[in-house]
Amino acid sequence: MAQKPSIPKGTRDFSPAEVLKRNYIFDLVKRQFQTFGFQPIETPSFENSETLMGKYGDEGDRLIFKILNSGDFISKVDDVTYSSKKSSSLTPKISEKALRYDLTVPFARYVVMHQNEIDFPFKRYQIQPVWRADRPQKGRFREFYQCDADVVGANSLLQEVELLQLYDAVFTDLKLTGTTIKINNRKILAGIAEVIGAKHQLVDFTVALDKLDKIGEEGVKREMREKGISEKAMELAGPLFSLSGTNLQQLDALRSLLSGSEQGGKGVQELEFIVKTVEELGLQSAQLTIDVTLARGLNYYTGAIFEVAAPEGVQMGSIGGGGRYDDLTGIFGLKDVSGVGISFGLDRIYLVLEELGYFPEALERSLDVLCLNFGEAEALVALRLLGKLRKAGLKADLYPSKSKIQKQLKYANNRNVPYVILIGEEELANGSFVVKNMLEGTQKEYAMDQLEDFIALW
RNA sequence: GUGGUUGUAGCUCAGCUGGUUAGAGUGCUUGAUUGUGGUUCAAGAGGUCGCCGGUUCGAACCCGGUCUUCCACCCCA
Repeated sequence: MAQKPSIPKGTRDFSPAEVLKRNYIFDLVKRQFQTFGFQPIETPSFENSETLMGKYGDEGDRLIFKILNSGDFISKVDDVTYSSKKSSSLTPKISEKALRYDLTVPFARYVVMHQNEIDFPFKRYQIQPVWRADRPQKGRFREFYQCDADVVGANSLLQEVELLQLYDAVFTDLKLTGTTIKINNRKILAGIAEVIGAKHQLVDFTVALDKLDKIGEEGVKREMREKGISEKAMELAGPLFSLSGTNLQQLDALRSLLSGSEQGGKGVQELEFIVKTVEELGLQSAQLTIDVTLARGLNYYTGAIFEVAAPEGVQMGSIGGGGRYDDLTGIFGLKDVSGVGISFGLDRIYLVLEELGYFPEALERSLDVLCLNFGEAEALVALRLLGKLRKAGLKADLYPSKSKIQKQLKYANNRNVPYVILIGEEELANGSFVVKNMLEGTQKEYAMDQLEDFIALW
């Protein structure tokens, strides 16, 4: 079976039906992005390695797909490096390019390179595939689409509010009700670390805390202990584990917990503004919930942190995430440009919609009308008819060869065509055509000059 | 990257402690039905049992490797 072709691990082919469903999501998302005033950009599939390396942590570097140099690249490596057999020192010499790992870092690079052409605040959206050398699982692929909307050059918290409304608008359009948008603030996490005396262990503390809903309080404490966080700190952090109630109640609890931290207090203030403003404006289908354990992407988020959970009952990781990063372009030499953005996990949203059966049925229909083929003279008349149907905006086609009627009808059936048009010898003589409704099994004969009556059915 | 799991017809899956020509359902082709599909009936085609190697008189089944699938870590959309 060595002859059988295959595709690489974690990649997928998309059938016509799948592409139509994916485009349905893409189109709705794009429309809302544009409605909210975002502009599209695109960046290359691969970047210079130094643009990507070191931006996602050690773990991230490992997951970046590297592209080998062209030509006889091994001969250019010096003997010492070559014989050391260390990937970390050899890789930079034989690979200078790497596949895009996410859309945020290339966007930061874009902003820096085009800073003199861009009118700030700059609202951009970007829908492109990214690649990760990860081990695939359900909803985790090595090639998948990201779909980001970011605002750079605007410090106002109103941007956060608008992005939350954008999330809500998209999920409403997709008829995906019951999503939960979890929100937190990096400053609150930093403040907590400060008041419990674990300031220098912020990352270990939050990474462990992030797992609360997965491994429970005991699991989190065990992990914190392993990371060397003191018992006293954990005790001080105790209220976090039992934080509950409405958003406002949680805000009150956080305020008192963080009274000793200036940064923490600022985080609570920001969170309060965002939550209150969103509640004032109202959301259509999503639920906004404060979740202090949320700590994703700590690498560059500095303010708000978002994550979207699928409706309850659907087994799926987060279907979106985002937050504010005050100094993303700093790594490329442009200081003091604030950014805030959100991302949609399109591949996962697809799986969720599929599981819930939320795709519109009309998507399955790739053809509205099929003309059966009864021979050359009949086909010619049918083609003339098709031209008019297509002009009217219908998806119409002629069966390409004169085959058995059974076979042609079966084809129409398999393709979910709702109407079949028959123009045979009789109809040719009468100057008419017969329309068969494939769902009801009924037939109706029209004169050629009554075509408008048929088109009017749409 | 660590540990485990999966692979048999286009698809979904049976296949006993290793033993002759590897099965079912569905789909496909043909016919009943040469101008009528989705129902029914009949016949037919389709598999070097993921791939490579080993053990054995004999391997879909046991062993090793490899690829793939899914799962738990890691991390993340």
